[in-house]
Amino acid sequence: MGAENQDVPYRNSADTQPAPRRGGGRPRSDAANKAILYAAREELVEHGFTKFRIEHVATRAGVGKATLYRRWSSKEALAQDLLADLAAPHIAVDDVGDTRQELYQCVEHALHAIRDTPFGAVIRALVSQIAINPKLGDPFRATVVQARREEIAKVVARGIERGDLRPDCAADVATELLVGPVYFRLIFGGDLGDDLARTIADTVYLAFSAPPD
Amino acid sequence: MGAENQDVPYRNSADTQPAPRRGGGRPRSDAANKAILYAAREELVEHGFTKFRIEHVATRAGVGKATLYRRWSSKEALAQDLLADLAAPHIAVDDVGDTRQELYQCVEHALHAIRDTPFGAVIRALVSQIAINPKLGDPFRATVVQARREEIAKVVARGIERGDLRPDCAADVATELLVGPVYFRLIFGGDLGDDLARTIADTVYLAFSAPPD
Amino acid sequence: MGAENQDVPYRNSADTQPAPRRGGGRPRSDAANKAILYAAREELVEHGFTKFRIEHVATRAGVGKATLYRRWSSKEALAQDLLADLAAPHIAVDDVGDTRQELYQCVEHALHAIRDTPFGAVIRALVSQIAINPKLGDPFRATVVQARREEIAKVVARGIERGDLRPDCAADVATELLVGPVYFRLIFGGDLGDDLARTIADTVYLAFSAPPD
Amino acid sequence: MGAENQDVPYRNSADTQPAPRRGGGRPRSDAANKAILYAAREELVEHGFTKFRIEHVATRAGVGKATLYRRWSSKEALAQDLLADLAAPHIAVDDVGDTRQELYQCVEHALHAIRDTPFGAVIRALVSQIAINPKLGDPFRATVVQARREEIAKVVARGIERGDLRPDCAADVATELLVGPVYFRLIFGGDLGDDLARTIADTVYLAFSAPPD
DNA sequence: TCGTAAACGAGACGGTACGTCCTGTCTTAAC
DNA sequence: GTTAAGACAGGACGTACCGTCTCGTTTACGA
Repeated sequence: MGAENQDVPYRNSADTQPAPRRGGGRPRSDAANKAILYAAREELVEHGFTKFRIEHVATRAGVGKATLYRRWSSKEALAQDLLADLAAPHIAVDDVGDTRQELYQCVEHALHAIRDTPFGAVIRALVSQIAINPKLGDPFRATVVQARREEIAKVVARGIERGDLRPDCAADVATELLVGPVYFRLIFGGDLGDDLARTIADTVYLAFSAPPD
Repeated sequence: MGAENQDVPYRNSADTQPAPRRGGGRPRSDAANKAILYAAREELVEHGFTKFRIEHVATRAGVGKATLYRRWSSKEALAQDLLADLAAPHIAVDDVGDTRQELYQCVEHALHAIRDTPFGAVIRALVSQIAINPKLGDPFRATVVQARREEIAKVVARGIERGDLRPDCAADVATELLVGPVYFRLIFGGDLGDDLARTIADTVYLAFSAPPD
Repeated sequence: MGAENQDVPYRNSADTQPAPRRGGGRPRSDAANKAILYAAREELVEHGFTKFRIEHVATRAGVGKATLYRRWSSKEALAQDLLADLAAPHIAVDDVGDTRQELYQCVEHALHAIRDTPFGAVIRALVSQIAINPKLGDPFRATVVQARREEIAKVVARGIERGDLRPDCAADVATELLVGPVYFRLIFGGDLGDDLARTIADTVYLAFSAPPD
Repeated sequence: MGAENQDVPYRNSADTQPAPRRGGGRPRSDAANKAILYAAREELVEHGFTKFRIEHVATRAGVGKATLYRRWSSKEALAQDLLADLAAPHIAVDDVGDTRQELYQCVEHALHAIRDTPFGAVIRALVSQIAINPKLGDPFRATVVQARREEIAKVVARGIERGDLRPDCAADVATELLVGPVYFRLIFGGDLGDDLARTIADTVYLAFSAPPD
């Protein structure tokens, strides 16, 4: 996964969990790791979490089941790692000097991750687990969701500083107004075109923009 | 369950599907129906859809598996009925003559259903299936989601008529801005208090309200 | 198996163990029972007890594993039933009025069962389990071995009565002298032809025959 | 282990098989050899061949699996070495000048090995393999069984020479009559006291003794 | 005194089988 | 003809061993 473990501290995988315990023994295979994660992604996207079969993942990865269970103790743990890997690259929003544009980027990044990368299919398969199962939900909230909230908080802070947004503008509500609609359409249907991002960003900007005087 | 089948046309259950075919033989037990739905809800909420076991539902309902399969052909069909039953009562928004208040009710109804009724736990367990599995998602979108969109469209139309909202206000985006944040918090965490409804409704009203002149 | 359960009281199978508990439910399939026992015999003979695979038996019998485990809780239990079924027909020795001939029959019956019926291959595969594992050994001793000892005791008694054998002739030792050599050759190699039976019977008769006066 | 390899030509172990190939490299550890054989014996006796686990032997011996596989290519090979080591010391019968006593020793040696040494438990665990599996059976027959047959043949020859036994007395049948009963009791149950040896030897002597004239 | 070469303990590897559980169907007797 | 009960074939679960393969380390011999 990503190079910075400090960004994704809740990993379950071999690279952090049991600590790469030194001492005798053949080291765990990086190739197996990658093959499993790749196979898991494909299976998850094709069948959804409910029909996500560990045995099929192992077979597809050309790996024994024990090799998989040595690294991840459950479907959930495996799915969580998958999610963290796929979500990480889509959080950051650049300071471009234009508040309306930055708000647009907040929506657009979420939209892009969901529409154009495997993250979309994976999150669709896992929203229920995130909502219900703390083993998956807690780490996801603590990392991905939290990162996005903070990123949007920065955008809002910059907007207030620039005088574009009202000083009492709440970053949390801004997050939900900007990203909530995207996830709503992901789950309940609706077009995920770029114009959604434009419309949402403009509307939120309008609602939060500082009064003319 | 709902009294009007025309409102919920996608039912899978015995009372619509094979038609209560008349003729000899013991009539199907209503008690079994209810016991199954109740047991299904409990099991679904306790274990999530992934670990939702038909066998456990049957045992908990004190019913043979065949009795269950005679009524619903799959987990999905059963879950869908459950969902439709629970969602139906929380859609309608009254005309109270006050646009801001009606927008508030749009959010509040979603919030109330999710926070204060079994619908919340059930939808949490089923979002992934709705997002992924057309067998569940299509009917849900065609009934519950569509009903809510239409209800909000009426609110928006009344608001425009009253001169409270801008004439170009899009009902779909309004739906997502009003309800999206609620589902966002349901899934990704966040307080589901009444003030959320207030804040969201006010913000949306602000964004969509007609310019002073 | 045999019609008389009183002859083989240690059965593990469905027909005795859990009692054909009356009440609801589909009755257990006789066909499955037979298919499993047949398949088990073939597998045991082909591979020996060490490589006797429950999964292969089930597949060969065209039966789910659960169906097999419902009837027999372990390899041992299944093997034991197999053994009892195969051993039962080869115990009895007829009263033919000729002591030498009856002794011959004692050896010949053991020899025939081992050489000409599936019992031979099965017992070869299971001697170790009989010797070591009380779960298999105790019932086998209590039924098959005991029956043979008693049958030979009758032959000896008749021989003494006729005045052919010495009155102090011990039936137990007779059993071991008559049957031990057969099993010795079964395990450690040696010809299992009819002349072995003749030689052993004559020798034992000679050793145990009453002195001329 | 046995000092004379010509007595036990079928060894599988390191000391004969790959020839202690000369050249560089660390020599194989004698300690490991002994630890493995000891652990193997314990495991075999405790669990029987069917549940004899190479992995447990290695762990119990404090040895890596590769170290074990470097010396023995299979469970069978290991078991065979075990057997040969334990059987070797109990074959020879001394010429004591008394035929009846020598016959007694034939039985007694088998009885003693089985009753008073680890050989008993090990052979019990391995009879089935000897009977079924040529990898174990052939070497065992060619060495231990053959040695015992030859030893008894010598006793019989001496008995005939002394005029104690009939000249047509067959050594093979004598072997089976003397030793068969012991193994019969080992497997199928029965007292293994000294009186068994006495009774068997006396009976065989009686059957085979030369007529008074 | 140093390579060099093989053995060492440890433990991961791809597999196979275990015994359990669940799926969706089928088969009873009872009502 | 429906009911509860429960057996059916099939197949995935997570665990345990198989026999093989790397690791990093240790030990003896020949240069």
